[in-house]
Amino acid sequence: MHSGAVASRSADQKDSRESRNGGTQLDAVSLAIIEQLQEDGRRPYAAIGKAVGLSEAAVRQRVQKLLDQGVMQIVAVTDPLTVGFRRQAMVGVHVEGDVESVADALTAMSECEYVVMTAGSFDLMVEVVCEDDDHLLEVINRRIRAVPGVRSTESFVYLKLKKQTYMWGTR
Amino acid sequence: MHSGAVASRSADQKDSRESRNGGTQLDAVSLAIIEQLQEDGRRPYAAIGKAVGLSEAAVRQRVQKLLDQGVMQIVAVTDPLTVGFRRQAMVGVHVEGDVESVADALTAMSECEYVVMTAGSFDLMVEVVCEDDDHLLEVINRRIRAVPGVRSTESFVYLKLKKQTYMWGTR
DNA sequence: CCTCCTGATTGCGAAATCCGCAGCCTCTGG
DNA sequence: CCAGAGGCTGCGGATTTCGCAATCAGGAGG
Repeated sequence: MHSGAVASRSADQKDSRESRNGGTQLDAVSLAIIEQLQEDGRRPYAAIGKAVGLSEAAVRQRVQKLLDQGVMQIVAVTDPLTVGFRRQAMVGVHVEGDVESVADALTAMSECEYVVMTAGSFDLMVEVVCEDDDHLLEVINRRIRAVPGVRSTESFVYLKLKKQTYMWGTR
Repeated sequence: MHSGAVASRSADQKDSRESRNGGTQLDAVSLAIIEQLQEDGRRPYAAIGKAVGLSEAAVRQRVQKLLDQGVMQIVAVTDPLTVGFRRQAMVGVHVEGDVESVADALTAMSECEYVVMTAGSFDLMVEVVCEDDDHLLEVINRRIRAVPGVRSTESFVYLKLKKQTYMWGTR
């Protein structure tokens, strides 16, 4: 995951803007700009402009708008394992009642980095990042299962991260 | 997902560097720098330096090293849904035989954005991003299940992305 | 205790980039 | 035909990035 929507801040997918379809339709140029930034988030506007055929100022304005609209975000991404978080897991959640309210509750937990509503045997899939086994246990058994509406959960502890990209555009 | 390891490029988690523990130990200053860049990947080095108590040049060198080492990457992250990819899904995979080789095969597919080996009822969890239902069906039924060693799969189609952050450090 | 090395940090100018703004153009709607 | 809005371009001035040489700190040896 994690290539998913842009969390406006530390919070949730604020409005439900365009989770529906694609909301603001992006033209080919904006797509090209995004591709450039997917390769290098710090690439200078002038270089991007040259690549997509636009002036430096125009690129700057477009990027700012994409950022403001929440269509994209430029951030540093790391491997939690190299930064002190020893345990990560994907947790499948079975919900009874309103799924969205449960999702909101999980979204509020800082340990949950990724929350998505799904179709299938799980109603929600959540990625949690913890410092150690105790922490992971605490989050799953005490916090997540304590949320009203959570019927049961199933965990998949990460053994090894094999791939993580943000370059869909380039294919 | 997706806050996971840093794909060196378009490829996979190259070496298995430190999937083990945390490899190169990061000191508090580097952590602080990463936190700054998790908030804004384009923040100027001088501003970061002021925040972490280091000169502009020192920050620049540290960032460059973190990038070179593959500890972090600075990129644009979007919500695939707003960029034309209509279908996303998490796929749980049951493997017989060598899990790693299957993981490598999946990693090679451009539609698989995220591949992780897990403990639990699934041996692998894969996030796939497709343009439409046909494409998704093709990827899951023809491509993934065709990989030698894949015994069976279970899909969880994304209905709505609720949260996605990269700010674990700030808590 | 002194010296040699290595690695990280700092302090600069010079070059490149970012930023705000005014002017243009195009498209839409009175 | 005339606003008005939106998007682009050009252009200085302020900032930031870059490359480098000098400085510092921390061992390893002698």
